[in-house]
Amino acid sequence: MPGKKRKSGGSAPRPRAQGQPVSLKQLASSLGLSPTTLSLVLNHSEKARSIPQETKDRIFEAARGLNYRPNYFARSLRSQRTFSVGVLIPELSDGYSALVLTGIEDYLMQSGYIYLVASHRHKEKSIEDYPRMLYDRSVEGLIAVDTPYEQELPIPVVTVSGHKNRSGVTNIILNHESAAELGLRHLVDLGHKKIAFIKGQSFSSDTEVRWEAIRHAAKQLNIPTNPKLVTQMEGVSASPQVGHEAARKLLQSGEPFTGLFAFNDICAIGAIRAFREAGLRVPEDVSVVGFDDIYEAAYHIPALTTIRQPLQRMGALAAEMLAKKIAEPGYEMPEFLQVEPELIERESTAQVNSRQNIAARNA
Amino acid sequence: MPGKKRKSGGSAPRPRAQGQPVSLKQLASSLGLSPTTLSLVLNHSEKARSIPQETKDRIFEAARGLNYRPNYFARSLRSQRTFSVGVLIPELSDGYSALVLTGIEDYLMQSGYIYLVASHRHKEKSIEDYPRMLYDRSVEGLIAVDTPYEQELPIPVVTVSGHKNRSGVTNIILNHESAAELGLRHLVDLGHKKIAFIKGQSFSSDTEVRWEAIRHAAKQLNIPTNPKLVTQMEGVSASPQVGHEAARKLLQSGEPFTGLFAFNDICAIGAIRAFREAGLRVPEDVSVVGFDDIYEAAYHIPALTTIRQPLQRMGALAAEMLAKKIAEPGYEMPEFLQVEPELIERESTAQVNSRQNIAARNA
DNA sequence: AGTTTTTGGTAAAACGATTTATTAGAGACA
DNA sequence: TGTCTCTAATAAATCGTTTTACCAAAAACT
Repeated sequence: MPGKKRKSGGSAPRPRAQGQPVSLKQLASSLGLSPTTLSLVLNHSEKARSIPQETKDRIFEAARGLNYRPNYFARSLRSQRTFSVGVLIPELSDGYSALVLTGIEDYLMQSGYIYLVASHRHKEKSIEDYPRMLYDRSVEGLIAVDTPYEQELPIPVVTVSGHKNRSGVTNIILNHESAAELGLRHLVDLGHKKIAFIKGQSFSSDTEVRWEAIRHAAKQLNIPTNPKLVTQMEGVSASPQVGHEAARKLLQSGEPFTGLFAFNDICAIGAIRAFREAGLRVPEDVSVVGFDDIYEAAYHIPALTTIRQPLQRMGALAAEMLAKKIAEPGYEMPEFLQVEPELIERESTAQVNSRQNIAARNA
Repeated sequence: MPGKKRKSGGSAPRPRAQGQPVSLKQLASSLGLSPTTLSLVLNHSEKARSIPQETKDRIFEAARGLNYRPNYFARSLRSQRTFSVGVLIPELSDGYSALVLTGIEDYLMQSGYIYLVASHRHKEKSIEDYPRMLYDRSVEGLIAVDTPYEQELPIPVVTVSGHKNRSGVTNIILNHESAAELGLRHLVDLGHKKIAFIKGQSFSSDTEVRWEAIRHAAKQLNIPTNPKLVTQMEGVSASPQVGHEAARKLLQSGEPFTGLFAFNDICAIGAIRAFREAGLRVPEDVSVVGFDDIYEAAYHIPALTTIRQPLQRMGALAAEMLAKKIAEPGYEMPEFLQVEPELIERESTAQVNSRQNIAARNA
């Protein structure tokens, strides 16, 4: 039979349906070699030392020719490695999560991992179930972004803004002390004395820590934190709506103020709108400091003065920690890894002037 | 041996390391049954009909008690189903992708699928490689969001705003004709005659289709599309920067205009800033219509008048199509699935007044 | 010439499920 | 009594890899 490839002995694997990728066994049989040999060669195993280069070349060539792709699931099953990690976030479509996720992706992709995302949107049940679901999908580790992680799973976990002091889980956190001081000092330097605050929603892990840091910084700077000028965002939405409502409550209190330190940029944007609706201009009548520096911040009108969190870096850092821990299970991850904030001065803050208190009171 | 469970014959599986989940084999041996029986019962197979309820109960109880979790990879290997799909997007942190992704997630999660995301950020190489990478991870289908899909893979594919007429891939698209008319007619109704346009970047799939639709609508409405008033966004960034630059070019042309139809909301935000820097107020001096209605749109100042795409729904629709095709390979997906746009009137557009042409010319 | 080492591989046992036969005993039926 | 069906299971093959254990022939060494 000229031109026809000689099949080696043994039972030939049955051919696959069209379109189905070729298996190692088929590839081996097409070469008259055993799957073992191919596996050793294709994985550049130490044990393929004795195989002559010529044979190796044949193998590689055939693999390329028949477009051989190892089946990930089979490989994972055998090697007990999946090269995938799970990521838990509150919401896909908010600037915060997206930036952290981008950082995570950057690091993971280049390290050969893939990631499974699940966004819980603050639903109790999802927060509880999703980690398990991801674990059932054999992720080798978990990153929880701004999400209270309460599960006890036998895989390494890194949180971004987690703040829980769980043994074995690493927290990537911002230096909130420094962030609070940066924001407040900026306002104080501009002459503001009556400063209002909008705290984060109660479910956000950063809320309490940040508020404590602000109180502390305020004490240092001799600025009162007047309870009438402190309000909290309520509701699950990721839209500026919640900041808008919080700011309206502030205005309704009747208590005058010239500066606002908002929990995040989205909140600041909502607040600015509320002020505008009340006839107050930003920054002429009230100065607003945001938080996070999501990328809309620079393009809002007015562009937000804000405390930048290096969100993308925090994501990358989380991924790096996790990858390290996965690769080397003995590695002792630090309990906390702190990154530094940065004040970004833009247009939403300005020097106080004498008429401002009145303007605010009139609102 | 009272109180001690009798082990059935055969080699007992070796116990696992602490923390490792229990396997079906172990569970079976702990019950003195075979893995086969457990598998049939746990999967509610038709063939477990003859197993008495009492035995079934014992099995379920033991499974719960030992917290048995089937290994997804093993199961996938055998059943050739992975219940995962890949999603290709340009960028995680832009409102468009995020909303579509949210819709996709909504549908998939509830159908028991998980998804792997890869964002290519318009890099040629990533656009080429990632589909293959996802396929190698055994995804059962692919959703490509605003991404030119050129690969030829043996799995079903759905694109969102793909526009390529590839056999076998379904396109979820907006009715651009209607969208263009909605936007233009709104401006015309407000008295605008000199209207500028910012086209999308050349890599965006919507760019050409939308532009054609706009030209067509303009003809219908007797509005000229003056080449001097048509510009295109350039550059890969997802920030309003690119819109900002495009708008500046428009201003530098010296050609007067009173309205702008921007390619998307991000672009509109950048453009509004450019106008403001040139001393032009929106909407008093120039009216701006955005596109997409990302959630920042409502909170920008001024709030954007925009053409809403039902992005979340488009994502859900894509997921639904894909899931259907996966479940039933014979199902003939439609080539195109069109959704309808909606005009959202907010603050960035207003009636023309007599002084406007001059204002624009002065810029 | 006899022993050891190297060369070039292969067979078979995992990994953890699912699925297809197969089977032993009990009842039903003729 | 013999055959047939039903019950309650199990053994073994399979998915596609990796890995361990083994082997025959050739080469090198004593």
